[in-house]
Amino acid sequence: MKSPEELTELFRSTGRKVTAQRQCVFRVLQGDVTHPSAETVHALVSAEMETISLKTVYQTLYDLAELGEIVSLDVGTGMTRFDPNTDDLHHHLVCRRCGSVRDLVADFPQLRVPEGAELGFEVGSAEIVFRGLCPDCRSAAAPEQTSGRRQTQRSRP
Amino acid sequence: MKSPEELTELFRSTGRKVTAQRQCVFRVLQGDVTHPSAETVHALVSAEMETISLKTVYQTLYDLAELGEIVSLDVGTGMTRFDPNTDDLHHHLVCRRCGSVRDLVADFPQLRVPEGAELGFEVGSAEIVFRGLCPDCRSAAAPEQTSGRRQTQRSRP
DNA sequence: TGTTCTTCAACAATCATTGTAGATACGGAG
DNA sequence: CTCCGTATCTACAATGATTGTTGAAGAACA
Ligand SMILES: [Mn+2]
Ligand SMILES: [Mn+2]
Ligand SMILES: [Zn+2]
Ligand SMILES: [Zn+2]
Repeated sequence: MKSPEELTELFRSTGRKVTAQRQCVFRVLQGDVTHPSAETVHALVSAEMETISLKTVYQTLYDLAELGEIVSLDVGTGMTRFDPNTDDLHHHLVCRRCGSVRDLVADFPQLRVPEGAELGFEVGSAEIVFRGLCPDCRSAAAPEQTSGRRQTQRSRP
Repeated sequence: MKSPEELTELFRSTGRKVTAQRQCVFRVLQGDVTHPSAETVHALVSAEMETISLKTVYQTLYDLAELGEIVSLDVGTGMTRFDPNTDDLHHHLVCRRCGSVRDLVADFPQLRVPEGAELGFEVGSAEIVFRGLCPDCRSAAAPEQTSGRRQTQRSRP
């Protein structure tokens, strides 16, 4: 993701208007490695701008995704996650307890579909999701994290 | 996934009761390679049992997943998909236009997290999702499939 | 057959996300 | 710097998938 200043320029040059709300979203995403959900971004932005609506956050995230500045991820935690790291060569570790997402920077060069196995499917991209337990959740005695964002966890019926 | 008869036995032996509704779900899932959503399963079962409720289908799918007889997948199509193929060594091709999911049976032996890259994360499993266009959707002139299930497609705002 | 516990169907509720409408404000033209 | 057209803002309603609830019906077992 480009810097907030560059994003400001990019938004203007693509016919989008730049507002304080949007710039605040730019700043919050800058350097964020937690793969926040829209609601998490909203919470972070709300600390600075009391009245910003969740809809505005969604809209800005969509614009950024459309411009290729962020990537939207669905890793099965119930909410779409947004990633300012658009590097194709990184994949994700997802905690199956708390839903936190961490980057795994590793190239898997052999990740091509074997000849003939596509059976007419035109493959464009590949994503790998590793599932397991994050450091915090490994100590099973820590069911609640005292700090850090809380993930909405899909509960059993 | 085991056969309907074996599943009947398994349900009884695990203290679950066997009903006509559940057996109908067993039968419908048997040999299904389309990775149906709960609603798709409901539609298929409804052909045989008019009055079965969607909740009952969800409940049965959850039971089957709990017993390890099916796997629930979240591949970003907006609905959880269910897979009677529980083979760990297969991955998925997802059509980004119609949302159809196809199996890709191929082992990726080098799919281990490089030493030290986990940084405290305890990795349990890895899934690969290949995205692209299915044969039907490749011919862009075929925006509507005349036969086959329709996927609820997430629309842009 | 009767008892007990599960499961059923119908219905309401939830959660993330999207749609709508009128008010607001960006930003290029003058 | 001001004005105007249009994109964006906020508040609110609506959607769609999934989950919770409840009284009635059904399965297992003695
Ligand atoms: Mn990432
Ligand atoms: Mn499969
Ligand atoms: Zn965790
Ligand atoms: Zn398709």
